[in-house]
Amino acid sequence: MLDKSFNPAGIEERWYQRWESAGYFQHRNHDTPAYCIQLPPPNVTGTLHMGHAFQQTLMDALIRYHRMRGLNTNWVVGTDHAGIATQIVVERQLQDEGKSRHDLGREKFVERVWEWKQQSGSTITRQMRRLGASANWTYADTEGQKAGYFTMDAKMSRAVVEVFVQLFEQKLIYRGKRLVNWDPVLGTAVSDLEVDTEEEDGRIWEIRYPLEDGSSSISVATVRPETMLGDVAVAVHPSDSRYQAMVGKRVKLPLTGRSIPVIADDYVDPEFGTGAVKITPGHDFNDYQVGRRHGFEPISVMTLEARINDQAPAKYRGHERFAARKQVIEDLRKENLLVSEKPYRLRVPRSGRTGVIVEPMLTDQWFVAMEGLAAKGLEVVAKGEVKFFPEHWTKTYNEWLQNIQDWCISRQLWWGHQIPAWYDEQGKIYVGRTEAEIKQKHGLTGPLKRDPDVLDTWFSSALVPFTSLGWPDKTKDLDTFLPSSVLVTGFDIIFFWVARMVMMTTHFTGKVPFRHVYINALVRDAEGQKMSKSKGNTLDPLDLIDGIAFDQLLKKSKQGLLKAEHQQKAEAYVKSHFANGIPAFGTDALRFTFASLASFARTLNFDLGRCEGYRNFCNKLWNATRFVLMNAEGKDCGLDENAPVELSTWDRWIISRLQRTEAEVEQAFAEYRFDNAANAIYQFVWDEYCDWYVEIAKGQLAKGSGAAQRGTRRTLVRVLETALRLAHPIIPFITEELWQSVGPLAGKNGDTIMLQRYPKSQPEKIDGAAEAEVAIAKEVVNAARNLKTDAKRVPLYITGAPGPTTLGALEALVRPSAIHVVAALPASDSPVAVVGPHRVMLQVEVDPEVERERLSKESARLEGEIQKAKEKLANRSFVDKAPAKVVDEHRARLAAHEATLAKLREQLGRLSAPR
RNA sequence: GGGUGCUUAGCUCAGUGGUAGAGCACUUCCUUCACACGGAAGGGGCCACAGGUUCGAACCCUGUAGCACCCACCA
Repeated sequence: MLDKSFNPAGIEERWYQRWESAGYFQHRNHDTPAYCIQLPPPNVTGTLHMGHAFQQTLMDALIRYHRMRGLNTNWVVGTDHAGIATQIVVERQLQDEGKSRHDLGREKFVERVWEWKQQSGSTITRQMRRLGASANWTYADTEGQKAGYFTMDAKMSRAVVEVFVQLFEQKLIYRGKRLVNWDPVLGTAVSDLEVDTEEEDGRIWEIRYPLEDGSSSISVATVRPETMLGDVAVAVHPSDSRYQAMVGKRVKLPLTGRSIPVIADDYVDPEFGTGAVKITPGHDFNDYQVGRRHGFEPISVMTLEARINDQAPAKYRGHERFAARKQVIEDLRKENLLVSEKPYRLRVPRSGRTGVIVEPMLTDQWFVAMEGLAAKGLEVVAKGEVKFFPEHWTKTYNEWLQNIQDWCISRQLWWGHQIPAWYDEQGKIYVGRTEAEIKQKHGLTGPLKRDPDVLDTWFSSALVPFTSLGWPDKTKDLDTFLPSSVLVTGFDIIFFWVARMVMMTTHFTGKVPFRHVYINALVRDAEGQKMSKSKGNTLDPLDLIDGIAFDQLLKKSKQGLLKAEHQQKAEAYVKSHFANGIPAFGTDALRFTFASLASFARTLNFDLGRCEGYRNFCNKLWNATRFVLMNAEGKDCGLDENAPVELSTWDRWIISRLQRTEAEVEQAFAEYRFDNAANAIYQFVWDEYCDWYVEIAKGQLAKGSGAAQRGTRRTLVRVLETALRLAHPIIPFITEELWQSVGPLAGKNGDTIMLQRYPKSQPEKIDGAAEAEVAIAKEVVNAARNLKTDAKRVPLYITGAPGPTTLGALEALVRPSAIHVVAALPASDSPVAVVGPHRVMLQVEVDPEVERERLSKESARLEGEIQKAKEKLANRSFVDKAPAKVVDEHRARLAAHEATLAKLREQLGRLSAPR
């Protein structure tokens, strides 16, 4: 006997362990058609957030669905070494110990990061297991931690080196001195994508540069006055009449005394500011281009820590850039060269990781030449070899690739794949798989020095679709699982990851990495705000599963928040939304919620109310099963095909509805409309199976013949068993638990529901006649219920010779004290409803005036409908141009309404005369 | 500056040409032997706005407004 209500905790733990230890998550032979998903590898040191939980729910639903459909499923998982993020975490730890990474030295530091990874790296994979993820944990599991691959494990690292070397040999990787985005806190270059430009309030200054000949001066506008120390020119627009005479002359650069020319360049917008721009190629991307056009050597005036360097006058050296700014402004003012200082809204580029303002810095870096790769990336999408869902993301993808810049892949960090490049004593570069290989190939004997830089984390991520399958070896897995079936990921990494995977995979394997890309919605809080720590509106998926008390939740949300204002915000949020904490909804309810919210919308506002609703759904399913078991266990459920079985119209109806639901779910999965799949299942189980069929079945079990009872039990059990399989991909735990009891009653024996065949709609079981009959029965029941004013049991009269389908339903669902099938209703003031050929009367005491009003109101409504239909049918263009089917529908509707209206009027006339 | 998405019931969202939907919330009634995490009945919407196409528009087209996000070199 099942518990009275569904308690998820124990069930979840028990089943996950059994599934995993039984090896159900692993892929099978290489002959079965494959279905493969690559997990976006989470940061190894990270923890599971709502976005993960959402996308992993969808991935797992897809994997379970296709596994049950008989495909050779392989959910390839792994974790990412997340260079910068991880290095920061460990550096903070060191900081707490009063040390820096430099105190340890590179080797010891990297060791330390590995230690941290071994110890905390399993957190997120443990959390994934709580979600029920049926991932192939032991696949590509080089480290033996049942967590799939690690982007820095031996196998993956070998592939990274191989890719680098090949790209270098193909001249697609090059090294050069370029202006790059520099994070002065981390001391590393970052890629364009890792820079977030935000509008902020700042200032703009106008500075006067005197002409060398003393004739006059030219004023420039700038938001970064300190960079003037590195100016090489002043530029004006070639056709700007104001400055024409000055072009070619020289100005004396204030504070430095250097002499720089006035040049003309189209880049300058004469409308903006003074129409004259200072050109600082060493610290500005635009100026760098201008400088190149005019043949100026960039002057870098800052050190890598963003302090003024020796290129600047002694006075400013060693000043941090913002201190230098103050000093420069002060000095300019003293020299009467500062024309103005105004508040200004400017765009500030900040490093995505540290939030520090990025400094364009001239440094030696490694780049990937993107043009050719991007063309290929565009081509495979244009040809439809890779398809986006929803489709509009294609445009975002295309636009980025069409305007792509070379990718700066070197990072001046310690944690990551060290670049396989070595230098001899003359500084000549050699790239190869190992130092030994290089020495042999080039006949070198002298010492070589390895390039200290590591690769951008996304470099190795971009290779995952093929390196996880064994590349560069020619493996069977590469043949079988590449391309993978679908990539499920967020739009925020279309550029970082999706596009780069497409380019790298097609380049190295000639195959696309995946056929479909499903871009999932961004999970936001109930108010539609982005979830962020500082707002305190993040939700921990595990708290939704296990529940959490208010006090703990409050403590948790304020944890790690330093600013008082953030603490207050967080507290306010928790108080207003989770005054009673969060109840334990269980994994299945959370998963069902995610599925039901996964439409093609761009954002998903997570609503606790819906989660609760789906928890209730789980309980409903649980209790429906409880009912079925109580009535079927130990009884004849019609398994013996020789025993007579009789199916009622209601039995055939629910079977018919089941077929339709199965078809809807199949369609929904094919379109990645998880919301439709979830809703179809919800509606079938609750609105049809529980609300109607189970209630009818009670009557059939109580009063039916032996064959009818057998038929009812068989239907109850089989339909439920099928529904459990149907729902399993979305709510795996509860369905497994229930299936263990229900399966055998339906003649299904197996160790797990996971490996049962997924239900397939059988169109021959769709029974139009039964559906039509039940539709009328439901209408009659609804009408009768509508007449009921309280729970009292009263006699019911019905005309129109209803069949057993309707009578059975009335008995079970209206529960009258008696049913009288009559040719004409007895004279009475009791309320009457008209449904098709039937008139239904409940014998209750009603004030005739009240009844008269009710009937009049209903008549009036019908008159309105009739009027509308008549007008439409009187319209020649409608009758001529609309499809015949639509016109017929209107005619039928009109006729039905008119018939009903006539009966209502007659009934009105039969009411006692008004007093 | 360019681009994308959104605007439907109090809230969260479905609905892409043919009589406006779901869940939650709300009102009333009901502890009847699967379930009060329940059952029954109900209230609630000029589908952002303005034009256009069409016999017919929440849906297609154009424009406007608001919100959100992405990209971009105006100092």
